[in-house]
Amino acid sequence: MKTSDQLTDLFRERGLRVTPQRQLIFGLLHDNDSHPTVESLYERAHAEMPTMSLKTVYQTVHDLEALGEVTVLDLGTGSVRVDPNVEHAHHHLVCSSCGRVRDLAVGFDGLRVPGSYRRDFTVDTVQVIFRGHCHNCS
Amino acid sequence: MKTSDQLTDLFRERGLRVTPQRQLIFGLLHDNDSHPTVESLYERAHAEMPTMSLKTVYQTVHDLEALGEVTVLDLGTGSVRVDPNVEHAHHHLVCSSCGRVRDLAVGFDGLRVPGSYRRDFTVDTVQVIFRGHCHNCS
DNA sequence: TTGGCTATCGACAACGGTTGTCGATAGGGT
DNA sequence: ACCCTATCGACAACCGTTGTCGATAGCCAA
Repeated sequence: MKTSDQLTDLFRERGLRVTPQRQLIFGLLHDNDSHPTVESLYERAHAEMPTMSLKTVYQTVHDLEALGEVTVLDLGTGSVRVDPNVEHAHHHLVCSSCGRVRDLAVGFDGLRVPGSYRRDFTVDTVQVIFRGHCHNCS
Repeated sequence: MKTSDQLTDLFRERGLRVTPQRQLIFGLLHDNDSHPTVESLYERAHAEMPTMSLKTVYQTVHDLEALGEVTVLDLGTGSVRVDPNVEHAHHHLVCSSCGRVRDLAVGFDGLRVPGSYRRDFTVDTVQVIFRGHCHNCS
């Protein structure tokens, strides 16, 4: 993910305003591979900046998503998770017990739909989710 | 998916009671590859049996899931979808516009996590989701 | 068949994650 | 420095799903 400064420039280029709240969130997401929920981002941000509201976190995350700087994952764990890793193609390991998500930095070959399906479906993205149990939970 | 009669026997074997409501839901799910939401199942059931409640549909779907007779999919389309196809391994095409889900009756080879990950993660299931746009929406 | 235990029923309210509303504030181009 | 308007925080609404609870009815045993 880009640095806070790079995102600041990018936001301004797009006519979006950059506020201390947003810069704080940029910093929290930089080099963060914990796939935080919006709520957990909010908690960390609120600790540093007590005026931060949950709505602001959602809004900033959605803006980042619209710019393609993060991916928002709904992995069926109850709440959505923010994935700042958009540079490198990867998949996910999801623990069915604790909900923790881990990147799988491996690409898979052969993940194409047969021609018979391609006639009436255009594929944009492929997502591979390995569900199971992490070390702590098994 | 099993027939309504087979499910009736299975439920009774497990000490679950079989009511007209449940049998109606069994029938609605048999040979149904439309991946209905619980809400849409409820609408169809309610049309035939006006006393049917949404809670009963949820409950029956969860019972079927616990018996392994259906899979409940959360594909990030806002609500959960019921997949009665548990006999044949398959994956899914999901339309990002209308949310429709289609089975992809193809298995993929090589979907294994490297040994370095397997040390602290035990894989139960692998899910491949192709997101894109169906014929109607593109 | 009958009786009785209890799983299931329907109605209703609560829950949790997310989004809409709105007046006030403050960013940043001019 | 000014003004326009994007963004802010507070609050309530939204929607899919689940909990509660008294009433009903399925199933087993007699």
